[in-house]
Amino acid sequence: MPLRQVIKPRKLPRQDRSRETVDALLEATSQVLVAEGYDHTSTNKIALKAGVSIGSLYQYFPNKESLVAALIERHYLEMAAICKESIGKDVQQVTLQQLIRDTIRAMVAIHAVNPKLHAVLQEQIPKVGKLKNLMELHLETREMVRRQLEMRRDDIRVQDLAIAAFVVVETVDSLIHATLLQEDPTHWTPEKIVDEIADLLLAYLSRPDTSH
Amino acid sequence: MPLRQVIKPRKLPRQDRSRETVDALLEATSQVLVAEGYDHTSTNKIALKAGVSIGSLYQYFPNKESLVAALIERHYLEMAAICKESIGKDVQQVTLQQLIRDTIRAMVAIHAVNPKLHAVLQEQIPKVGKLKNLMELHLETREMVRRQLEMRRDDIRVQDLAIAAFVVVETVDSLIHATLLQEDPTHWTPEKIVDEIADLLLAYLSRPDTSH
Amino acid sequence: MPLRQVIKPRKLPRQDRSRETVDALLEATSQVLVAEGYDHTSTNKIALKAGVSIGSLYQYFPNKESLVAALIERHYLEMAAICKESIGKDVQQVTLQQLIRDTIRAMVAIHAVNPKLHAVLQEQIPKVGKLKNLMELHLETREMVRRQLEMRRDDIRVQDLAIAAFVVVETVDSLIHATLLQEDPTHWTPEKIVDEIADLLLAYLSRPDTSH
Amino acid sequence: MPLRQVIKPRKLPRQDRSRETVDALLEATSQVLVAEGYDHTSTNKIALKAGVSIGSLYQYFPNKESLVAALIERHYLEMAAICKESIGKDVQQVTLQQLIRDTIRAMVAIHAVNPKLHAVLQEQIPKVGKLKNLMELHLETREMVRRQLEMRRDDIRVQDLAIAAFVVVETVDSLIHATLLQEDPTHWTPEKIVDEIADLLLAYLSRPDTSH
DNA sequence: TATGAATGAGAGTTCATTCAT
DNA sequence: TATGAATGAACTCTCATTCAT
Repeated sequence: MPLRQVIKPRKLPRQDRSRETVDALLEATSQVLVAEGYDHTSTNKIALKAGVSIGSLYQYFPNKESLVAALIERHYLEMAAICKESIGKDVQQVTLQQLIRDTIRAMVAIHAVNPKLHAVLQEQIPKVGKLKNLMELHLETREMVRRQLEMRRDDIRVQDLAIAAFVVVETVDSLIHATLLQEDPTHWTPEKIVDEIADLLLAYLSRPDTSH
Repeated sequence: MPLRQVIKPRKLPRQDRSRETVDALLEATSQVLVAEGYDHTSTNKIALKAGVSIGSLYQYFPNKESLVAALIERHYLEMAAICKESIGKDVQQVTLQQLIRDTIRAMVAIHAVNPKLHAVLQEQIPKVGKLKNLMELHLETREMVRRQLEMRRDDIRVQDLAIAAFVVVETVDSLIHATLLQEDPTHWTPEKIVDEIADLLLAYLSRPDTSH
Repeated sequence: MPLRQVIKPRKLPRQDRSRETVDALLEATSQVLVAEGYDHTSTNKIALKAGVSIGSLYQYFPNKESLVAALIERHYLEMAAICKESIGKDVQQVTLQQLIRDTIRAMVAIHAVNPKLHAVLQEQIPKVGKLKNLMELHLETREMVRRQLEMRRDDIRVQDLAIAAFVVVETVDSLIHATLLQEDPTHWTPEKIVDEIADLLLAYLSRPDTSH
Repeated sequence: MPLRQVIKPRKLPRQDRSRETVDALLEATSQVLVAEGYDHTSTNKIALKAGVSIGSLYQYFPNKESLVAALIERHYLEMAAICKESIGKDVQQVTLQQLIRDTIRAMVAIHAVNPKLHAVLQEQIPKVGKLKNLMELHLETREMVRRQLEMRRDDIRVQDLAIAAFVVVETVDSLIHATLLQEDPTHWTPEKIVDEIADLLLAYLSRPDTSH
C-alpha cells in the first residue's frame, strides 16, 4: 500500500489546530469590528473572514458575545502587559516626574497597540453582561498607580492617594483618547499632549516647591 | 357667542395630539435606551412603550436613527442651556478659581439632567452618520471656556489657551463621568470630586503664587 | 357688522365642489401612476398631489382599486369617444382602404390622448377584479369594426368577419403600442408605421385584384 | 471498501439540497405569480409555498426582484430554445409560406410552455431595472426573422425587412396572446388562428402572384 | 470534528384605511 | 363634510444559531 506514503503529514495536533482556529476567529472579529463597527458585525462575516465555517465558529464560541468578550480579553492582556512593564515594577529610585511620564507613555502605548480596535471596544461595545472587561483594566491600573504614589507619599500633596490614582488614570486615558480622536490631527501632536498631561499631573500631585 | 372662543382657547387639537405623540415617542426612546441599551432598542419597543402605534412612530420619524438623533438634540439643547448660563456669560469679575468651580458645577449639572441617558448617549451611540451631536457640545464648551480663559490670560501659566481649554473640558467631563459610573457610590461623593477636580485644574492653570 | 361683507362668496354648491374634488383626485391618480408606476402609487400620495385630505379621498372612493377603476373608466370614455367618431358612423361611401386608415388613425389618436398613462394602465394594472375595463374597449371596437367590414362584405376575402375584426383590432393596437414603446424613436416614425399597418391590413382583407 | 464509493456515487448532498431549494423557490414564485399576480406576490408567500424558510430564500436571492428576474431568465431560456430550434436554423429550402407557419408555430409553442406565467410576466412585471428581459426576446426573435426574410428577399414585396420583421413578430405575438386570453375559448381554436395569422402575414409579405 | 444549508424570531418600514375632532 | 392623526397587518430583509451530513 504505497498510498500510506502519500498521506499528508498528520495535521497539527488537535490542540494546535484549535489554537489556530481560535486565533483566526479572534483576528477576524477584530478586523470586522474595526471595518464595520459593532452594529454591522455578524458571526457569519467573522467566520467568512476567518476562513472558517460558521459551524466551527460555534464549536469554539457559544455565541457572539463570547467572541467579543474573548477579543476584549486578548486586547486587555496585551495592554495589561504593557502597563505592568511600565508602572508595575517596584522601583523607588524613579522621581515622581519620571513616574508620571512613564505612566502617560504606557497609556499612549496601550492606545497604540491597535488604536482603531481600542476605540471600537471602548465606544461601541455595549457595556453590559460579560463585556465590561475593559473597565477592569482601569481598576487594575489605578491600583498599580496608587501603590507607586504611596511610595512617594512625601512628595505628594493630595491627601487621598486612592482619589489621586483615580484622577491620574482617568485623566490620562481620557485626554489621550480625546487627542487621538481629534479630527484635525495637525493641531496637537501626541508628544505635545504628553507634555501637557505631565504638566497637569505634576502640578496636581506635587507639593508646591517651598525650598526657597 | 364670540366669548366662547376666548374662554376656551382652542387647543388646536390636532397639533396638540401630534406634540403629545412626538413627546411620548422621545420619552419612550430615552427610557428604552436606558433600560436596554442602544443595541436592543427597537422601534417596536419604543412605539409600545410610548403607547403609540408603530405607524405613528414612522409618521413623525423617518427611521430609527432620526429618533435617536432627535433625542440627542433635545438632550443637547438642555445641556447647552445649562452650559451657556454657567460659563457663557461675559463676566470678568469672577476669579479664575470661581470660574473653574462654575465650569465643573455646570458639567455636573449636565450629567445630572439624565445621567443614565447621558451615559448611553455618550458610550453606546455609534459615532457615525448623523449621530455625533454629543461631541459637538464638547467643541462648543471648549470654545466658551477658551474665551473665559483669555479674559484671565495674566493669571494663567499655560501658554496655549486652546490646549488649556481642551484639557479642562475633557478632564472635567471624563472625571465626572467616571465618578458617576463608579459602582461603589459610597466611596466618593460628587462633592468631593468637584473639589478634587477644582484642585487639579487650578494647579494646572494658575501661575504659582510668587507674591512672597 | 361690517364683517358680513368680508365673508367670502359662498363656495360652489355642493355638487360642483364634489365634482372638482373627484376630478382633482382622478387627475392626481393619473399623474402619480405615470410618475411612479402602479407599485409605488399610494392613496396618500394621491391625496397629497390632489390637495385633498386622505379622509376626503375615502369619502369619494371606498378604496384604492375604485380610484384606479374610475380613472380607467374616464380614460376609456375619452378613447371610446374617439373611436366612435372615427369608425362608429354608418357611412358606406368610404372605401375599405379609407376605413382601414381611419381605424388606424383612431387607434393612434387613442394612444396619443395620454400615452404614458395608457401604457401604465395597459401594462401595470393587475388584470383582476374590477380592473379589466380596458379590455372591454377592445371588444367594443372589434364589434364596430366588424359592422363596418360587413358593409363591405364583397370587397373582403376573409370568410369570418368576426375573426377579421379581431385580427384588425389586435394587430393595429399591438403594432402602435410596440412602436411607441420603441426605445430608439428615430428608427421608425409613427407615420411610417401607419402606412405599414395599412399595407398589412389591406393585403389581408382585400380580395386580390382580378380585374385584368 | 473502495467499492462503496463507486456504487453510491456521492450525491454531493449539499449541492443537491441547494439546487432543490432554488428550484422549489423558482417554482413557487411562478405559482404565486400566476395565482396572485405580481402585486400580491410576497417573499413570505413564496417561501411558504416552496416549503422553505424565509431565511433560505434570502440565502439564494438577495431580494424579491432577483427572484422574479431569475424566473424570467429561466422562462426566457426555455422560450429561446424553442425559437432557435424552429426559426434559427439556416435552411433556405423552405418556402416563405412554410417559414411563416414555422414561426407562428414556434410562437404558439412558446406561449404553450406556461401560458399563464407568460401572461403575468408580460403584463404585470414592471418593465424597469433588471426585469425587462422579456422584451429582449422580442428583439432577438426579430433579428432571427429578419435574417430569414433576407434569404428570401426576392419573394418579398416589403422594402424594409427590419420593419417587416418587426411587424411579423409583434403581430404574431399579440394575436396569439389575445387569442389565448380570450375568455370564450370555444370561439376560435388555436389552429384556426394559426391559419389566420399565416394568411395575414403571407398577404403582407409576399409579392402578388403575377405568374399568369 | 468540520461543514454550510436551513431556520425563524424579530428588525425596520409602508400604506390602505379608520375615526375622533 | 373635511381633516389628518392614528392604526396595524403585512411587507422586505437580517442574523444568531442549529443540525443533518
